[in-house]
Amino acid sequence: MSQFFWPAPFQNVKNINKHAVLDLIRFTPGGVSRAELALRMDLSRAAMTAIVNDLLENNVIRETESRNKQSGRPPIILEINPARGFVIGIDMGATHLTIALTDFSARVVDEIEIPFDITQGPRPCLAQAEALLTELLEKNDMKLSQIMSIGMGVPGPIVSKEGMVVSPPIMPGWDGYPIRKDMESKWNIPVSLNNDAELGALGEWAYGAGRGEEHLAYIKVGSGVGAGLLLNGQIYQGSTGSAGEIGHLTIDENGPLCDCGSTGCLEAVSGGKAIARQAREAVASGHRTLLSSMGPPEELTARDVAAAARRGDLASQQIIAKAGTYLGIAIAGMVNIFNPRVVVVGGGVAQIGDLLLQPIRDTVQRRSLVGAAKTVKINTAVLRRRSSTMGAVVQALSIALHQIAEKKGGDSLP
Amino acid sequence: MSQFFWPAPFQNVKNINKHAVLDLIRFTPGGVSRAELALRMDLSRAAMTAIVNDLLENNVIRETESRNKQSGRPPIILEINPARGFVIGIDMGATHLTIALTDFSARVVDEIEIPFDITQGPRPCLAQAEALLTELLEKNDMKLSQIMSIGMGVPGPIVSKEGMVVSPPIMPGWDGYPIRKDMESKWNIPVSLNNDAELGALGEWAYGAGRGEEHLAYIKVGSGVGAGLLLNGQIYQGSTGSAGEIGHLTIDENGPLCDCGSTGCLEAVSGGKAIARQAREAVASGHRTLLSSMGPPEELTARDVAAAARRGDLASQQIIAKAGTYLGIAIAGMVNIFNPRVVVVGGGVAQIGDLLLQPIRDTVQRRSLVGAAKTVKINTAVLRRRSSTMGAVVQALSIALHQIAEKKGGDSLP
DNA sequence: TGCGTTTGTCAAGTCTTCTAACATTCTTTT
DNA sequence: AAAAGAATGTTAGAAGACTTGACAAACGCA
Repeated sequence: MSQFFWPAPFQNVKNINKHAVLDLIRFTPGGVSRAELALRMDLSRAAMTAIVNDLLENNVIRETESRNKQSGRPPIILEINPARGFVIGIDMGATHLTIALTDFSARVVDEIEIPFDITQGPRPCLAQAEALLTELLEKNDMKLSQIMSIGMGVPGPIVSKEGMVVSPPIMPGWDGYPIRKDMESKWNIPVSLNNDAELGALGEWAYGAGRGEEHLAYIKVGSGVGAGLLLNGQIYQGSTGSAGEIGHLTIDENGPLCDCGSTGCLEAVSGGKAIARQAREAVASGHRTLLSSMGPPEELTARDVAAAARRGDLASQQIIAKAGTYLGIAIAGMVNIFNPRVVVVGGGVAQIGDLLLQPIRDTVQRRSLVGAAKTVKINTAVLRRRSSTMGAVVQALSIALHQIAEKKGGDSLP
Repeated sequence: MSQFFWPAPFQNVKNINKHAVLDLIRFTPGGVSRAELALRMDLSRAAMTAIVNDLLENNVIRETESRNKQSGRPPIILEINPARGFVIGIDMGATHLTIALTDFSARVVDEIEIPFDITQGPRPCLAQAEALLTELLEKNDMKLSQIMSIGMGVPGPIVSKEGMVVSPPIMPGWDGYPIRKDMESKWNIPVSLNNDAELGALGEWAYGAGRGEEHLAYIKVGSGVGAGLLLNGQIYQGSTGSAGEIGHLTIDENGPLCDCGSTGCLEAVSGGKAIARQAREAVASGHRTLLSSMGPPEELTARDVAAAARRGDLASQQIIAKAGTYLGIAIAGMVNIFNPRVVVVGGGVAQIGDLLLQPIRDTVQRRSLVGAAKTVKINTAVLRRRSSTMGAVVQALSIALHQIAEKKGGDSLP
């Protein structure tokens, strides 16, 4: 059935088909032929030949060996030309900073991660990112001029158009700081700035657990909790960029105090920080638990709790199950409202695996509508800790590839 | 900034610009000139002349008197040609059935509403709708052949593509019934089927309190409670059509039993049925209340409670305030997750006005994130009881107008 | 080797849009 | 009142994108 309803201001983009073809090639694993592209886009094969030749002249895609089919002339498979250039993906978390260098087919060439503190404010943090990027480039014998674009994620609500965060709950000093403009003028490369959970959703959609899904929610459970939404295959930011900010939903009015000043926030009962706090409390309460033997209580982390739980420690298992149940309540609400086909749970704490996931699934089944709950799949992130970083890479590649494809007449760099 | 990211299967539509122009004309109050259309769509004035002439030849739009501006040649204003035809909008609620007849500019020619019971099942209900439609046409001296299309809303999760409801909580017997196919073959007119809350959102977006907003949530508080979402100017249905089904979110685990079998559902504490139940309980408890003097308790309705509350009855005001507070909790969750610019509260119970709206606003302010809560506007539906009906009309017109515009070479019917 | 099948390309024609000039119709200025 | 200024709408020619229909290319299978 054709679509009859167009929303208000129509966005006219030049060469819209060329860019659509480029994205189909990007996101089809194993590549596609001209004939299949023509079929999927409802264009003639002749038109597709013209479009593809244009992309080939720009060296942004390449032909690979023919693939055998049942009968007929074997198709020539098209794929992104990996050697055409490099991009950078940065995941700036609350407590860690990850930078990845990839080629044009999003294959990771190298990656560095360091501990980090986002509360230092924009200037020191961005300087640290610059230093780490320089280190990564030197280590790989590369110059900044070889990088075509940069994608970055930060743990706060973003208005992408502006390239800055707006009233973030956990990024003191960053409100209104022109992050993107700052980076672009310092590095002289186009930069895309997004929320880290949104990028997690994008990363898992492109290369992970939600590949090609139309509607996808990504829940990032790190030291805090956030969600990213991909609706109709596009990042959904809401009207002020704070869509998916579920970390401070009130889950239990009588729950513990949250950093944000409120009580019983999801983040205060299910985040990594909250899990670590409960571990300390368990040790302090004198119950018999493996956690007591895992070093000084004030240094216990969510990772320790996960390890103890896997070794059968009951107290740890209870802490994790409780966190999962609370997450399940929030996710059930999202499933009811927004009815995605897939919910991907990622972030550091999600690496715990089924011990966390099972209580989430149970709670969602119990509290969601039959229809929505029956079809939703709840999975751990396939890209593990790299979801957001890869999402940043996707955004960086979006800039780089389409910028090159826009140019008329073949460019060099073979 | 241009858009770099296209989702998977690109939908190619013929004459995309022509249809976009048509929609811009439709949804611009007071009409637009060729020059302004060219500006808004980033096309040349020459191209716009060609497109507009095409639409004029089909009689789907018309020119009106020039409008004076500061200086220069006055523009020729274009608008939908109201006399080009008629459409029907049907709002099939749980307890009422409304049918509206409008011209092509969505002006209501006539309208009938009758009490109704959707639990009778598809065959009797659809027969009743047919009878009412026939009555409406006869009353206005019209034949079915003069109707170009029909839009209909029903209170259950819809998969528009299929034209049927899937596992609806309150429409027993309708699951999987081919509603649209049935109507189309019976009436021989194209039919669009949607959820009633979605249509409420669409109606308020097109002609009401959310005119032109990019992101809009519509909360329908009738005998039950539902929500419709308009994201990026498009109805969002989710993967199985049950997006926005908030009526059975658990709000208060210790709350009253709901028809659905669960306890403490939003609908069971805030819907019109729930308000009426609380009124009966208030009378039964022997408290002094105006409600005692409003006829037999078992016939009290939400409308009676509203009337009593407006006359200063404390018990009634408390019932309404409580319903508003619970609605506020659910809406706060939606605001946090979706971050819309406008939330429109409609449906029968919403006609109570500020007595209901103020507790909603207070609760949302208290429980939402600073950023999202600061910018969200919460308003009563401007179209009052007609939101969904007008949304159905919008859908019907989408079919009719674009079908006519698609044709090549002028059609008659002046 | 020939046939069926599918892929990719070419040439001619159609359709859409752009540029650049021009006509139109108003207000403002002289 | 006439001229200048300003914005709208139209026309003609050219550029581009896409389609159709034919054809060449490259495989499996008989």
